[in-house]
Amino acid sequence: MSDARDSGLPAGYEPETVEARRRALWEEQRLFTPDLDADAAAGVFSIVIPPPNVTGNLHMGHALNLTLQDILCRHQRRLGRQVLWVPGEDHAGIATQNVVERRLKEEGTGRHALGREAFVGRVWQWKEEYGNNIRRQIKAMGASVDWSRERFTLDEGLSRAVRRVFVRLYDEGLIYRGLYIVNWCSRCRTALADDEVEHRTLRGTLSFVRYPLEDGSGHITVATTRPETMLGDTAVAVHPEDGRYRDMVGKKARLPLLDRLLPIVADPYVDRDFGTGALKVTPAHAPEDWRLGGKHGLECIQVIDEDGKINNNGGGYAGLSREKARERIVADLREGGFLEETRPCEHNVGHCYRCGSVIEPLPSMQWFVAVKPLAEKARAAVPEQTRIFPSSWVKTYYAWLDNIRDWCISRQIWWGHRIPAWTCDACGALIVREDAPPRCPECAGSGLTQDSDVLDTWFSSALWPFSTLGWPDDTPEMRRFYPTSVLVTGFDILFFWVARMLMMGLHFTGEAPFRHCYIHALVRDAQGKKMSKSSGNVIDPLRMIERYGTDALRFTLAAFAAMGRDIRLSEERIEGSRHFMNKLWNAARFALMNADGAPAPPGPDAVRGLHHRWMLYRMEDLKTQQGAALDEYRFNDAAQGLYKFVWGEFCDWYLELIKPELRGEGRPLAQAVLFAVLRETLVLLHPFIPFITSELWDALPGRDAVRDIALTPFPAPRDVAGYAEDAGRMELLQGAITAVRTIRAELNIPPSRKAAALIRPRDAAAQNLFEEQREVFTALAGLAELRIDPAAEAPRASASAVSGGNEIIVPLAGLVDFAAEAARLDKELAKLGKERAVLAAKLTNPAFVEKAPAEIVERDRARTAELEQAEAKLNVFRDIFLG
RNA sequence: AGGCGCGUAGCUCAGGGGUAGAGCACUUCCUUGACACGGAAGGGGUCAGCAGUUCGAGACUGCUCGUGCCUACCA
Repeated sequence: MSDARDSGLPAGYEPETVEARRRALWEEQRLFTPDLDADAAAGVFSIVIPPPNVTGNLHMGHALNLTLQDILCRHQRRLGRQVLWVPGEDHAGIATQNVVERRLKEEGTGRHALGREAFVGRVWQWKEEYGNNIRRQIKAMGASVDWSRERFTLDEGLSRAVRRVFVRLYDEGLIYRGLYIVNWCSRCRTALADDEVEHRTLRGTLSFVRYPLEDGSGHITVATTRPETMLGDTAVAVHPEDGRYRDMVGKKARLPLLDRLLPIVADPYVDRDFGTGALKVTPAHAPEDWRLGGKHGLECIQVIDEDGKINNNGGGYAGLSREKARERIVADLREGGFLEETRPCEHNVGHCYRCGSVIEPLPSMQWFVAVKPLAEKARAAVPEQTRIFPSSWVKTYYAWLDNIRDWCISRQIWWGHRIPAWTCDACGALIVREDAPPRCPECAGSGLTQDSDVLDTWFSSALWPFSTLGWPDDTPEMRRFYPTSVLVTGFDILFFWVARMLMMGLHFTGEAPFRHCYIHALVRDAQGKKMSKSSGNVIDPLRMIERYGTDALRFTLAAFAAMGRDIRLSEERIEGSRHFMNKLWNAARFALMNADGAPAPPGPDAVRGLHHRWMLYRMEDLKTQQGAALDEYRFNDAAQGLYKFVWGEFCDWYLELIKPELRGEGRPLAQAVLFAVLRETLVLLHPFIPFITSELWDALPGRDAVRDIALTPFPAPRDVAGYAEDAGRMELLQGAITAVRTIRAELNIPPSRKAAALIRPRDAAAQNLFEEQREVFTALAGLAELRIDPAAEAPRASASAVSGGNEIIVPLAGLVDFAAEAARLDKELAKLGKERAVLAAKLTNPAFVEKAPAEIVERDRARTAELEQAEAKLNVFRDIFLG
């Protein structure tokens, strides 16, 4: 006890310094690289990180995603599993290319000026700079990933996996090339997959346009929101059973402005109730019209080019932008008397998910994956091979796979995996193979031109769980860690990514790539809008880290992560978590101030005091709760349980309870239990808040003998069955202490005035309890004197309460405020009376007594008796009191 | 148009057939040798509305209202 005041720690928790130190240590120690030569008898656990965009910055969604994965990994590690968490980044084709193109534009140049090779070089350069950024941010979050296995989707290894998959699918007939209508972004100048199109509801104008019939017998009126596409109309369609148009089917209508003759066809697709029930058909610029065109053998006339301008098929409108052409055409129609009316209308318009431009459907030669066979397998794998949490997403997942259409995988950009297909300049043969062929296998010509397109980013992402582990090679990582244990991600990429990983994983490895898929919330902004890379409404987690510390942020996110619900993050909550960190820090400081070397763990028989037993009992409860919560991905329950234990039980009660002991002969036992509980608490907290727990762990006495906390096993269960009774007695004691405090607070008895109190215990056992705990009782209740006597008479001028059947009396000689005490008693009586009335209503109901479980009825009876007794006692006090 | 979710304390959110919870905010008291990023004690809720199931409903069912998101071939 030489210097009991020195804990060796600063008086407040300082996250910046601690985090910097811990990060550096983790970096050196390589704790998170699993040893493949070691056996993994206790099981393995693996996760592949959802690879963030290389050029991106960490946003709150990443912070949540990383936190949850890290909690799982650290938890599994302390359970003894061999854990691999693979980090990496995604090249994010269009997004990254756009960023670099924007930069080039600022420099007054462009990608075409640079040429393909130089441009791709620039993007790599950009990646080298900003890839470090995202890497640093992952580290800032404290993610226990294995940096020695970091991967990037454009790495040679992963690129080889991409080529292998492409060629195999091509050979199997599951990849094909063809001219189809695709979603075209004229800003990015590339095709997009269906799910890369964002639909937004816009207010537009529905124009009713009159198409005269060729035979002069009248006209047919169509309604359209895109009058400019009429330049490409090649038919008018009506419903076959629509009486209004039955006579017109088979006739021809004359397209205004261009004078083209359009057949009038019948098709059940047409909605009779929309507009006029007559649909203008533009096969080149509307997906459904394309389908109709094929079905009815219609001509396909493209009138909008890849830049979004009217092309030469558009007659006098050629060269105009879509928007300009629309204005001119409407004006011309009106002038020519073809425009019947215009009406405001709301409609859905597709936008590019990367740049926000309006999508133009147009026919284009593209590569596709025939996904149906793959989708069937992916559907069947859930839930048998892969369980989705929460299961409410299963329905959505099925619905998407059931309606899936072929996946357009070619992109007309330069940043990405180039399609491994070559065309022979001489004979035109198409050659698909993993490596560049030296000459044409058909004609032996040596002039071969590689397809200039690259693959959709999600094509390589779909292979991520196995490409990162070394596939197609048979690697030790593949053998040990595939399939991965769980995939943790947000539902916004359920289709882009999760479903496709399942398709590819099942097809190429025969196994679903992950056993569990945990879908977490989206972190939304204050308006409830989702935060995303491209919409620019991100809240910077790094600022929260600066302000409150990483652990505070992590703890908050975990506490918010209730399954299936979105998060609207509030800064106040993060601040609250910071206070929690400080609380923990100071509790540990207190322990260290009272340490004399490293105390041995308490032997079960040595634990005598009821508060020690109570504390250990509560600790066991916490352990089971933690294990169960994390097994079921109930992060919020786990976090909340830890919070309540640390603050509400360990700090508020236990530390206060042992303070008197630490000054006396109870010191060794108190130290032993204190440190046992503190150690285990730190281990339990560690997955959530790794920085502060590591720091405190290393400050514990006897640390040389101890492992790094990240590798310290989950605390073994302690047999506390024999402590149950004492744990119950402890609650009685707490109740009595609280009763005294309440009286003092409500009657404004200043703490400086050390009051006396009288307890009339309800029975001999209670009397024993209070006698035994006299010292703690007086200390915690702030008493100068405590009398315990079942027969004692209460002085008239006193305040009183009943807790657990024990009567607590605080004499108020001299300073009693009669009115206040009377009011207090009345309030208490009213509360008890209300509760008793509720119970009485139940117990007098024969149906309740008859049908409710016996234990419930019994419990309510007992509680009623207790209430009656308490009321009787309080009434006695009240009567004495009022004279 | 379908699908999914949400409406619980002033605010942000947990919970979930058996007497309503947390953080922040609020009120009163307290510089007590871990912590004022603290302590003690309080106030505050017909758990959106209506019906049903049940001995018992914030909780389960249906409907209504409000609100958010996802999907979609309504031109």
